[in-house]
Amino acid sequence: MKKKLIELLENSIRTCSEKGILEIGELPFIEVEIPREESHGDYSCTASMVLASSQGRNPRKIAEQIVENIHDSNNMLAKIEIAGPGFINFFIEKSMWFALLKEVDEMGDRYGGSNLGKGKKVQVEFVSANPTGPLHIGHARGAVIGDVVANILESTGYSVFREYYINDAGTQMDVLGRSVLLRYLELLGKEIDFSPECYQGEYVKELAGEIFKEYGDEYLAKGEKDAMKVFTDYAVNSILYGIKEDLNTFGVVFDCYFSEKELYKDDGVTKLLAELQEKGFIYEEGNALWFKTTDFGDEKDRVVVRENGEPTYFAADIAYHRDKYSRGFDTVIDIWGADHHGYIPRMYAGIHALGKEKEALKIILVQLVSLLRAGKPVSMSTRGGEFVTLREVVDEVGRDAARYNFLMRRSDSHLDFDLELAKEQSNENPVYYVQYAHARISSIMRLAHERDYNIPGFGDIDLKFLTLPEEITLTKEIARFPEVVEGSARVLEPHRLTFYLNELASLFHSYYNKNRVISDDPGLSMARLFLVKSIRTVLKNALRLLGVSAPERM
RNA sequence: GGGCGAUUAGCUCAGUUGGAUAGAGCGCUGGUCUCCGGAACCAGAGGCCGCGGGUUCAAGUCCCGCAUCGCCUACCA
Repeated sequence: MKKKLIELLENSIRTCSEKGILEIGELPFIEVEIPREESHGDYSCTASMVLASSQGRNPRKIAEQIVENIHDSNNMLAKIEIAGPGFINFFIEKSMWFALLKEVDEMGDRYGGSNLGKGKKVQVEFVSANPTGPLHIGHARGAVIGDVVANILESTGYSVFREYYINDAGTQMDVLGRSVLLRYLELLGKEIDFSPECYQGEYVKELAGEIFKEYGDEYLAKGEKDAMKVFTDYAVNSILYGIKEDLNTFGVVFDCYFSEKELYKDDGVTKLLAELQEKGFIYEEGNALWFKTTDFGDEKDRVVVRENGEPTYFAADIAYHRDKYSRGFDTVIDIWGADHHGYIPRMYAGIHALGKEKEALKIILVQLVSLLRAGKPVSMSTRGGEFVTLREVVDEVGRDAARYNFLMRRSDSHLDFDLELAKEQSNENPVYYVQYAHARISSIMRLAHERDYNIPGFGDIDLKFLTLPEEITLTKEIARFPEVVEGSARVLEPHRLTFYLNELASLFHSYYNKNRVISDDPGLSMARLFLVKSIRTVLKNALRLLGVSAPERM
């Protein structure tokens, strides 16, 4: 609807320009929005005021000219008003709104999707937690946001690839292996010095126990070097297996787990460094190699090869991103914890050096989560190893409530996650509010069936029965859904969907309370059944994007 | 010290990229139920959009300064 309107406006302005009424070169971007106030119409346009300054003329006059030259061949407009300083307010013909329901009926499960990103390949890299311990609650938020961003992009026509980057190289791996080895020795009665640098969690002891079960005390005698390799590999594999399993139960599935080791295997990092050196981005100082990230707006230059000859994590990361682009992705989306925000300019410097535009990389920052229980903070210190794992949270509050709660805020704002609230099956828990609307409609459908109604399609109903203002409001809200999906795809903000869902559910509950869907009047009942069915389609499609179930019964 | 971000109702937060009289949920006050699922609905109270300047037809939104809070500031990953 919005698109059609913009088209009309563009044509009108073009006509004005041809007639010499307006002097414009390029067609300006025309903004059409839904006004807050209903009396201001269904849509409102501000173009005349934007044009006024460049034309040096009264915006109301310009608005008049634009309105005069609108050629509404489909009679979609009931009324056009010029208001205030120069707003052009459009009132859409009621029948046009209801006609949109045809699209819902035809598209069904696909309603809400579009081809915005057709032909574009996007990679979303998320979670990417180090395989040094199980996923905790902090990772869960990033996991859901990444997953849903990917879903949204997919439904708007992008070809999407989900990837998890495994940091399985570097010193932390040694620390992990050593931690497990020490616990193993401890298990066998040795005195150990378990330094605070080591991973403290209970799972380290469990890993040591598993190894003991399998190999007995065989590594007591063997050299540390042999033991370290076996212990490290065992630990990483085992932890990674657990991570994948946890993500799976959370509904998060990746196309690829990319190992950092791969980058070193075929000399990716070395080649990259040579390339950067050739392009003149590298200099030597204090026996280390530095990348001139300040050329790209970073606050200081960064080391890529240390004094001891080892490349840094940053060097590997640039190589990793080069690898991503070489795989043909037009856009790469990284989802990071907000504590990494200082890393952003560096990464952009990296991709600039690779010859990529800024648009080729998008970074979503996810703020940390404060875990609460009935309003009281739950301790989450990683140092002591007593964090709350993703699995524990999902087990306790369920997948739907957990996912939905992580999507209720902008990703870059703090989130309080209250275990008791998330579990509660009450009006304090928005996920049930939305799911309830879906279950309620399903229940109406069941009753309709009992009363021998066929569930109507668009062709089976007479639109004249839909006369109530709230029926138009509901239809408009349904019609807005594809715009909401597109909008959240454009700015990568999944939380817009939960807000939308809340509004739609609220409108439905209100309608339901005031009006009967199934009545003695067959024509009216059919029309309303169809409207309500359309709402259910949208609820279901939106919930599917969020990875939350849409239950028929609750 | 420098950098990044935040500051909107009692609380937790939205605010469609600069639009008309700033919204939602919770909480609070008062109501609705013979009826398709009360996990629901309706009404009301509640605001100096942190403070001060600026930009323009128009600022919660953009720019500058200040205050408070958080994060970053490794030849760790």
